[in-house]
Amino acid sequence: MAKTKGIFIDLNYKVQNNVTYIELIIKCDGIKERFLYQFDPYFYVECNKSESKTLNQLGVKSKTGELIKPKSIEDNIKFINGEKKNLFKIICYSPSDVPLLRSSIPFNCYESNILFVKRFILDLNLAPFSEIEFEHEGEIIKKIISVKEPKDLSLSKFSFDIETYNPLGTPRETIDPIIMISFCNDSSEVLTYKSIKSRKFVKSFKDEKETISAFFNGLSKYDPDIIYGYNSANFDIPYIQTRADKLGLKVEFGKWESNLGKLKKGLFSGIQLNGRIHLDLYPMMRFLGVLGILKSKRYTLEAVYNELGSGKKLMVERKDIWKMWDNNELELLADYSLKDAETTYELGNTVLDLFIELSKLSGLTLFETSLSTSGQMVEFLLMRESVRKEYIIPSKPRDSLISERLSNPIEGAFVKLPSPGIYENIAVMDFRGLYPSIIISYNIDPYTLTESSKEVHHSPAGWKFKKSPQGIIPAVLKNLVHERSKLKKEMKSLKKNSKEYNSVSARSQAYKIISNSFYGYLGYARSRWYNRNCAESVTAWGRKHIQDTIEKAEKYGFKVLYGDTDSVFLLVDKKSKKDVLDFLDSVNKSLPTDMELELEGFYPSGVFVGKKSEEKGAKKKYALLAEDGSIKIRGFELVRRDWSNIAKETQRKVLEIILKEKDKDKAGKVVRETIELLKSGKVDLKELVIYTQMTKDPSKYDIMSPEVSAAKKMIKKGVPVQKGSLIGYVVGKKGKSISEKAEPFEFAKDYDPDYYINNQLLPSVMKILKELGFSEDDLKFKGKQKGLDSFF
DNA sequence: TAATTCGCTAGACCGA
DNA sequence: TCGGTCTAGCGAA
Repeated sequence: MAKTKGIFIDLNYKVQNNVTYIELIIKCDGIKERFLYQFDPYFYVECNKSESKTLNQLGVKSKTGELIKPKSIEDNIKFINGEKKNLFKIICYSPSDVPLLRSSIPFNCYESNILFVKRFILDLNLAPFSEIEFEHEGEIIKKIISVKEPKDLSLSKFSFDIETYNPLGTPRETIDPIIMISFCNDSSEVLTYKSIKSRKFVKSFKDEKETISAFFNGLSKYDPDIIYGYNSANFDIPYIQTRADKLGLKVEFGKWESNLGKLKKGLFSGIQLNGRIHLDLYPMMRFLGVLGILKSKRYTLEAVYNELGSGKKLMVERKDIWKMWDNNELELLADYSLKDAETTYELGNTVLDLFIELSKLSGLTLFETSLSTSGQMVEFLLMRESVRKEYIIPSKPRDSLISERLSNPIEGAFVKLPSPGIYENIAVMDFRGLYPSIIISYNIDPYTLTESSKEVHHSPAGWKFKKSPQGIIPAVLKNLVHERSKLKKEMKSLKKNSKEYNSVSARSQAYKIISNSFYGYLGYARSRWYNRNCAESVTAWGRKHIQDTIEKAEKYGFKVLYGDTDSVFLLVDKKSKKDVLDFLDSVNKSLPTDMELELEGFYPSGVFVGKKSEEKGAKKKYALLAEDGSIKIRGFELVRRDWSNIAKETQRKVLEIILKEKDKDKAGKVVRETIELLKSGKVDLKELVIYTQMTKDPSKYDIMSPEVSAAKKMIKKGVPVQKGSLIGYVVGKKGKSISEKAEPFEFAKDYDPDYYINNQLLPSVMKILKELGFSEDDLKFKGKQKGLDSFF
């Protein structure tokens, strides 16, 4: 028997002769190898001894008529809701037997809907990138001797991209050929079947078939661990597959097996390869966007690269690619194709560390992680902790329970109403990780909820939580928070942007992402760990702490300008910075040890505006001038993608003038000039595009809003629009209502100056100008068509 | 069909 | 032509 050590990087399962194996992909001394580990699927049944006799007669006919019986049945002791229970473990031959057998059992069943490979990872307490040592005979693992903490590992990477012939705009995979395939690892190449002598990186082949074949050869020659693509799961890979099938070529994306594993997860689908980790960067970027790590409002490769990458990406008009091909304008096309692969490669490397850390931390494979949400990562972490503690993993809720939860939302955070105005000398402070710190401090967990009043925390929502023992959620969370603070200390000792620094920083970010998702998961209707009492206690404590802090600040003599969820804005006024720090200290002395109010910063000036409809101040909308001259802007139109650039840019200028110069005339001048420019009709249409996402299928809208109208016009012209598409439109001159005037950006020929002046520019700057001292009378034209001329 | 609620604003729609 | 109500999207935290 041989003994081998290696890093576990991926897994699958397969059933051979009615025996189920986990197929582990392990990197041993830098070489990927496959091993098989025999592992049986199972689930638990709760019933008494006499009832259990019926389990011995268990048998179900499968679709093929085969009789499915359990492989064996064992007694097991587990905890359900903290209570010790005797359960029966039904061990099956194959993962597909689990749902069949479960459905024939009249008793409570548990853990029957856990994906088999996940079951394996949980039971062996593995995590991707762990080092494992094992005994094996050939490819069959007999015994795993040890599992060590995940470690850093160098992985070989490869990116690719295809260009297709597209006379109709969108290529048709059965008709339109692939014309170029580019890829990038340490060097990059473009494969095609026309000759481009002036480009050394181009390799030319006889036809499409040979080109695709050369691509597969390149792939197997470089044998990468990771393959990056951009939207490759939905476009490039299926396209190559269709073309290859048509041309009679074997598809060879995987290292060992050519068939592609398809995985559908929510909005995204993934393609799993055997022996290589396929990372489609598109869903990964969406993930970062949801968390606010990526600010880009659009998720095209170009938009994302412009934010995260090192330069601007070379662009050609997508719709002209077929013309360039026909007209032999091949140099530019080849450059573009090359750049696509290189951009994808660089982008992948920028985010890979973070996703690897998320994978190591959550225990989900890197492939799974790339398609997961933070909620799934939290869930898997809690499942792992449950297995460790021998708790039964809570089941997913039934649909009826989900709708009940959805119809009964949990009261959220407190937001203080600001008074509109321009202020000088502001201090901002916030609670570090408010919700996680509340969960830890008050031991909030479904298992610690209690009726008793001894040694408990009373939540403002009326529920009580035992002070000990520590609940599973606080335990996991405390560990995460603790580890993260160690990482942050470590970062201070490392050189910024060094390899070590970036790796520790990615780990710290992974810990933060997951810690911050626990509360959301607790209140998420489909959560296994949903608990209304817990979730509403978290927010109730949050509201209490912020309100107490505001009250305390006022007693201290500060005017409190604003506060939202976990932050307070104080007017320092005649007090000193030291007074602010003293106040901070006194608050912190009264907080539980795991909570902390931090100074976020001092701001020389800031502005809060009124609401459009009423006199009151607007929440979630303010701008602060920082000491270094930068401006922090929240909520204004200018941070929203569904406003035109021209309105946003003007608003930004006005805000800057207000905060830095406080010059009424100058601000007015800027607005007036922009109005004139709009009237002249000379504004570039690009500055006027309004972007809105279709959250439903275009046919499913009740209202014909401008974006829906624009989308319908696009469909009419043959441009595909679906759920999730981002519609860019310009309001033109033709038509009555705004919807009728809305033209898709690519077809827009003119614009309606009145619309852009009255509905875009003025609304975005008026509220701010008001704070510059324009009186109510000055603004009385509000809502009228012209008015503005008389104003300036 | 995979984290939450709070809040602002627009434009359509509808009835007077 | 108005004002109220509703649908929808996006951002803050």
